[in-house]
Amino acid sequence: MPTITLPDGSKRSYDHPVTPAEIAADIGPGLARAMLAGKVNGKLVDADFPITEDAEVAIVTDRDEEALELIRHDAAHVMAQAVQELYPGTQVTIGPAIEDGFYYDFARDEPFTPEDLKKIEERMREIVGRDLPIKREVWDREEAKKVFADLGEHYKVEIIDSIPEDEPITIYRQGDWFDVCRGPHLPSTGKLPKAFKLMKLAGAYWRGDSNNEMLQRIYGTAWRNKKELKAYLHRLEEAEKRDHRKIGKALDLFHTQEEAPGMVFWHDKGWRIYLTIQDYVREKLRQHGYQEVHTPEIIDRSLWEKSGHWEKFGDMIFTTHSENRDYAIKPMNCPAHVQIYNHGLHSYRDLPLRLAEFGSCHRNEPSGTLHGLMRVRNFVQDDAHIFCTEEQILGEVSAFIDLLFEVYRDFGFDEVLIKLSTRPEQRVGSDELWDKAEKALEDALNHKELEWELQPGEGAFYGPKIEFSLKDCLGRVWQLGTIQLDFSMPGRLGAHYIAEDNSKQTPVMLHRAILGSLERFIGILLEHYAGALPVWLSPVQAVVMNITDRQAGYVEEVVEKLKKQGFRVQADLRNEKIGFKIREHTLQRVPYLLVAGDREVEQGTIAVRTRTGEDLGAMSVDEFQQRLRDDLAQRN
RNA sequence: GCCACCGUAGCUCAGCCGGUAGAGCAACGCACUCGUAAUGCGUAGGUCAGGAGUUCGAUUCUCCUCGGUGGCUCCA
Repeated sequence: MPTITLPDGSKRSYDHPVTPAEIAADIGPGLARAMLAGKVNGKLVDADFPITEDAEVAIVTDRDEEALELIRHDAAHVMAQAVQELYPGTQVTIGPAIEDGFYYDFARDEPFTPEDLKKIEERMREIVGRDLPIKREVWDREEAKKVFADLGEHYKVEIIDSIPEDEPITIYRQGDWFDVCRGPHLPSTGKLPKAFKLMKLAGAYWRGDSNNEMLQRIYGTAWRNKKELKAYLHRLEEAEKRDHRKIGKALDLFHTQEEAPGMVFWHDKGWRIYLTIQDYVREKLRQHGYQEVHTPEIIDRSLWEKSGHWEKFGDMIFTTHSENRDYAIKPMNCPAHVQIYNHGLHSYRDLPLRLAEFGSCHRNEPSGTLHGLMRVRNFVQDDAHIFCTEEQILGEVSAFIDLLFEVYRDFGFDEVLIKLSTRPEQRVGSDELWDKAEKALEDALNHKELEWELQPGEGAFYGPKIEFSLKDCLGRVWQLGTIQLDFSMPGRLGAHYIAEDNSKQTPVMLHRAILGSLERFIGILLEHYAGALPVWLSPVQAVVMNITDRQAGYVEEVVEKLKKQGFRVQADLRNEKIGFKIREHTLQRVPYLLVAGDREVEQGTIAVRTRTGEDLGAMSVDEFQQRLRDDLAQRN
């Protein structure tokens, strides 16, 4: 005899088991029609889910955010039905709701084409129009396997096998079509808003394992109404406009070409950004007790064999050969830094020893993974290795996190994703050491009241790590900073120090980077600011332009004066209309546009306009310099 | 690396069923000396990614290679 508590606090009692659909009907026919699903004690359920005990119940309609997940999952089912109707013999596998949409993976010999997507989408609308009731059924496990095996749905059989024994095998049926699914679902296909769109085709390995066969994945997006869909598509378009590859081309920052895949040709303006960032980090490191070093880019393979990289990452290492010796183009800096550490004998008093390098690394990344500046084959890490004692780990990690956030803040990033990866199955080092190390990382994060996600088992074989990531304009997550503990390499490469008790000890090594790769970081920066970098990072901070030839001399004087103060300023003396010049430099995202006409020459001023179109009026060059200095002091 | 798609002038793109290419912007020249997001006119510019095949004839069709894009896998 359930008593139902509704979200507004009101209660209804029933003398029989009741479903959310019945409750909705009791409240009003409008609500019953709008109903998409029910929510019982905070859990989404089907509209006809039987409620036998007292519960808090809510009726989910398309006004609720949670409806999105249902809609997307249903869209995936409707798509699968459409595909199987149109392309008999296609096997279905899995199709979940994801952020902004859904996908379904299919097994079919013939590839789908972009034209197929249009047909499938059309058929989906037709299936929605049929308004097929969606019904949940519980099947016997063996019977279910037999039914799907007879249909030739081998992947479904595998899925049923992977469902834990104590869980029922639930089938959702819509018309003739049915699928193994945990649910919940909408009451009928007609409830699926026609605000979906199939977006793209992709390959995906069965169960995400590259040893398995490749399936065909169709991605779609689905929303509660057409307005939301339109807004989403618009958002995508806007995001594409700030793609760092487009900006890099438009602002003449860098390019890549066939002859050097995955490597960057930096142009003057891009390189100025690069150097500005490097100078900034260099100064930060100096303030935080790091030594800056520089190591060879080509090192004999024997060192990489000793460090273990040759064996583990051999196919990713570029090599070269000279006078009967094999060399590796360095894929990372750590072994080289250990060589510097090993040069001379260290006392415990020398620790922690922090060695930093803007280390150029080459890695032969698989061709399919390259992506603009975000994933390249030659990149420079703002790398450093800290050699310390076990007792110093917490302090060093903690100081590093402070430094990292200081830097991110200066660049204008507040939203950082943090992940802590702990011991994997295969690892070196004692459990006590791992306990201590993992706790040090965890304590450091918690102490700063940071939100983080645990990734159990995802650590490197040589130690646990924390990763700091940012999102690009399309929501893709890219790792920037990291701090990793290493219990392996110092020992392998013979690093040690003399402890207080005169014994020989192996130091702990911390690998750490703040920006990760300068290339990737610049990519993220460009997208974050849509190319309009803060003044301190702008390759050109101001352009001074004349209106007619009469002011050319004056403009050059102003430019010289600003340049002498260290500002990055250019003159534009072309015989073009002022509107044309303004437009061009605005599109080039130059922060300040300075105009000198006869009036300004006479008064010894310049008219200042910002790239956002704001008119700051006429001011003296000194006043303008002060403004620039204020901008630089604030950084972002 | 795997799956799909793409590669045409410096850039952004057009080019239906095979008949050796076109626009806008940029560049260059001339005129204009102008007050805050595009002055006008003219000129020049392409081995249609590369290679092979089919064909009387290939930018177009087929195959291979390279590169790029979107995913998947990977990322010390």
